[in-house]
Amino acid sequence: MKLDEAKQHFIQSWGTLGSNWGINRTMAQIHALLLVSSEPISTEDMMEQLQISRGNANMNTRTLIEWGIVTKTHIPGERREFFVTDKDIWALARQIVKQRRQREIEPMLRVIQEVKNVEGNDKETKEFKELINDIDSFTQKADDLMDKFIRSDEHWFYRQLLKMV
Amino acid sequence: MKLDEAKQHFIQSWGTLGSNWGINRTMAQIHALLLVSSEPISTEDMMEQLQISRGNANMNTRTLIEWGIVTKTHIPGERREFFVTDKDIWALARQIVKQRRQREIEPMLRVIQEVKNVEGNDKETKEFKELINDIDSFTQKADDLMDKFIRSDEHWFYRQLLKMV
DNA sequence: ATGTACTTTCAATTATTTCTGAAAGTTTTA
DNA sequence: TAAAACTTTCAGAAATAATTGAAAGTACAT
Repeated sequence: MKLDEAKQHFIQSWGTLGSNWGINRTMAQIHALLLVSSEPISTEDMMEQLQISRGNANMNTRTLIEWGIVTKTHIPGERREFFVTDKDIWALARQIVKQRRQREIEPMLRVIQEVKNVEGNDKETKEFKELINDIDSFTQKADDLMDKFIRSDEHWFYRQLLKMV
Repeated sequence: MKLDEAKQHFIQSWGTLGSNWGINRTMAQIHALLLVSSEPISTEDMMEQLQISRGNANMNTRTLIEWGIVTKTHIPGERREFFVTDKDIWALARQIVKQRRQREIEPMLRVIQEVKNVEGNDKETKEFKELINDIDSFTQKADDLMDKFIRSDEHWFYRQLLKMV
């Protein structure tokens, strides 16, 4: 397999993987393109290599920047902007976990708090409260794990895995 | 807050949470409805409570069954089918992790294997190979963690969390 | 100040996903 | 065996999400 072929294949797969996780395909593809590129990439490059429009490239790149996994950079003598991503997969994973934690765990905990205030003492209400408490406890533990992961490094994670039986 | 109100609110939020994770809203809502119901639920019940069509209810329930998180049940004297879900949140989490592992980790590892066979010895190829190796190593560790989680119980998970600093 | 090179925005279009509902299929009952 | 009770299927409709492209915006250079 030739390098370009391999890169292309990787970009496509990364796109599919992303869309399975509620991340739009183009956004994941732009990220993959940055991952496999040895040089910073311009909007033009993205448009050409991924066959997408300027608007699409611009919007999705912006979202990647907001997520903190892509950064703008400048090349001396060049006027336009270039983009790069951190090639450290662990840093990437941490950043993504951080985002999802903020965007999903927090709203979930808020909903849990809200529905905890349900009135009544009958069997059905008690069952409901028990369910909500279980979800609360689970969510808090997931939150705790994510928090530890975000603050960790690769070796920490590896050591934790080894400690588990 | 009244019980019905709380249930309704929970069902909506569960739907939103699901759709953030690439699970369709109705499917997540059906699951939530089953979670908060003290009795088994029929297709008719779903249609009425979630205001959805028969086909929609049927298809999404089937998918939940395929995922192993909902099961058919029968009520003595009733001809039609009823559905229930396990109220154990940990069992649910394990089942979901199991599904996603199978549906996403395995294809990812296959792609990684494919692009590993890239030809060439130049700097760019080496960089690409290094990236792929990092992703491979990360994916394998994620796979390992998921595997341990799937085989675990709540207490195991809790103990692991405590062991982590 | 004007032109040039580039970036951003967003209304309109296109693609994708989800949902409906009626018809076909299946199982039970009489 | 036939009708009734229920479930499944799937083509088309509707809803939602993603994308385009041209116009507006910005910043730099002369």
